Amino acid sequence: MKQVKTRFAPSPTGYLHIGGLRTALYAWLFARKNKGVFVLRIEDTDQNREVEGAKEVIFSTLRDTGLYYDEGPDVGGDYGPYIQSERKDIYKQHADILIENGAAYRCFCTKERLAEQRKLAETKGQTYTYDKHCLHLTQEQIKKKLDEGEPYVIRQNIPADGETTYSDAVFGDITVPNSDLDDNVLLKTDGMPTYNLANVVDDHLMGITHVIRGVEYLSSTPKYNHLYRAFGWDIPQYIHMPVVMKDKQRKLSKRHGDASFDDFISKGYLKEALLNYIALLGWSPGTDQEIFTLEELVDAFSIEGLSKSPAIFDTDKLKWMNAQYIRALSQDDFIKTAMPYFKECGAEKFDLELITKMIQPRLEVLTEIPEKLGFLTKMPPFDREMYFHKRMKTDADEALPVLKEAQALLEAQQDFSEEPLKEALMGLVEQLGIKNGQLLWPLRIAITGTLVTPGGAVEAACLLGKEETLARLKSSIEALEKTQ
RNA sequence: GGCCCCUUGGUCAAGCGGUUAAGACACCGCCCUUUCACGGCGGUAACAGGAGUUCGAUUCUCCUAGGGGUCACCA
Repeated sequence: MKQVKTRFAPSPTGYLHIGGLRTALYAWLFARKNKGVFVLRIEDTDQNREVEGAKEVIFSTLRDTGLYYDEGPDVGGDYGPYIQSERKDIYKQHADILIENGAAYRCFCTKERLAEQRKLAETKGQTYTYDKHCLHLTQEQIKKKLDEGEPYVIRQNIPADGETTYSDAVFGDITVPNSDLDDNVLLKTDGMPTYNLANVVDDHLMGITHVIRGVEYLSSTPKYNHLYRAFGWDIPQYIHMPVVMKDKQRKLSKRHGDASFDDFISKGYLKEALLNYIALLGWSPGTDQEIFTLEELVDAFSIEGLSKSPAIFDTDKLKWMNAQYIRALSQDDFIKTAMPYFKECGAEKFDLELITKMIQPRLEVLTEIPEKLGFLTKMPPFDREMYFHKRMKTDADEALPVLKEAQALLEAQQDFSEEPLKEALMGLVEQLGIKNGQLLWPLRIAITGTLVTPGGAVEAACLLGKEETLARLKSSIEALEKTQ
């Protein structure tokens, strides 16, 4: 049996779409699972869409996510070049072969004529297909036009009658009448191939055994099969992936900033979590396992688990999964990945181990860090209402004397590390005969000025240190007295 | 609109002729608790509709509806 070989063949558009990344992931998984080869090929035959630096985005994203490719533009391989714009001659040669055996023909029709035809079909309510006008040109006519330097394209010559059956690993066998298939352009006036030609030629020449791509190519697959047959080549196994949707009607779009890999990274998602989530969008391992390493995915992957219908991207679930990954980080790794966000709010100067302990289980995305740690560097304005807590049966009036006791205790307290501090405060609770919350709630408010904080009064005091804690406490007590 | 494909809770989904129709997210309770989380326990919620086939359909077939894909010198 031939060695399995898959490929990821994106267009360099400047960013990597989530749907594209998922396709890449599946192609990679399938190759690894079958001890095969994974190829990266850049499809840049549309020169009008050239984007500066776009290839590098693809290289780096694939590298960052661990989707290593065995062959590709920047890693080489025996079947290069792996950039389509560098393979122009190859496509031309193959287009000529097709012309020779009648599977393709030159077309000199102007854009104007084509537009007219299209409009005509439209007014009649018909689906437009090229009328094969140039197929009937005589050799003399063709030679004359060629000699006069008339621009032309090369079109695929699809049989007018009969039907074509093609096969897909997830959708099964599909049969369409040939009359529905258009004589698409294979080679453009500028000498560049269209996808229709390039994907077939490259996939064959590069030895691709399994073509894994989005469903948008499903309906044009019979045309590609005609090409494979015209060349006398084996048809690869097709595996078409359903679309990733934003909601029931709309696809994930670049416009909303919810489609690109980089967008999610900058929104505070971990790449491993994103990849894990994407893997489960439109594919199921058939078990209850949801958290997978890349290695585990390789093991679990199978095309039987692929679904046929579009899947809606669920940010809630992604967040949950991201939280799982954040929590699973070791202390060192967490501090390392969170550092940029610590710096954003000035938290890097504090006890990072304690901060980690407090904040790691409370995060869904990394970008939540600054808001949660804001109290460390700035004390919000005094608000008497904050001291009211119904369940704790405490309010500003109740709090004042308790806080004064706490102040005295903390002034005498030498060790401000977590455990001793907690012991001391709990001792005070017992001594005063009150509930934990009647001391700790107002104390936390008094030194953080924040209704909701990660961790409680003990952690806050510990982080702020004796001096800052007492300063804040003093000012809060004064404010309480003044507003009495 | 033509052609092709798809259809299990709000979402991802298991199921592949006989099940009390899993699980996860979200949501709602309860417990834990110095706030908020984490964690633990529990709950609400689905086979699009209609005909067949069959002793028996979520599972097979057809029709309808809804959704998706595609109809470029874009990929």
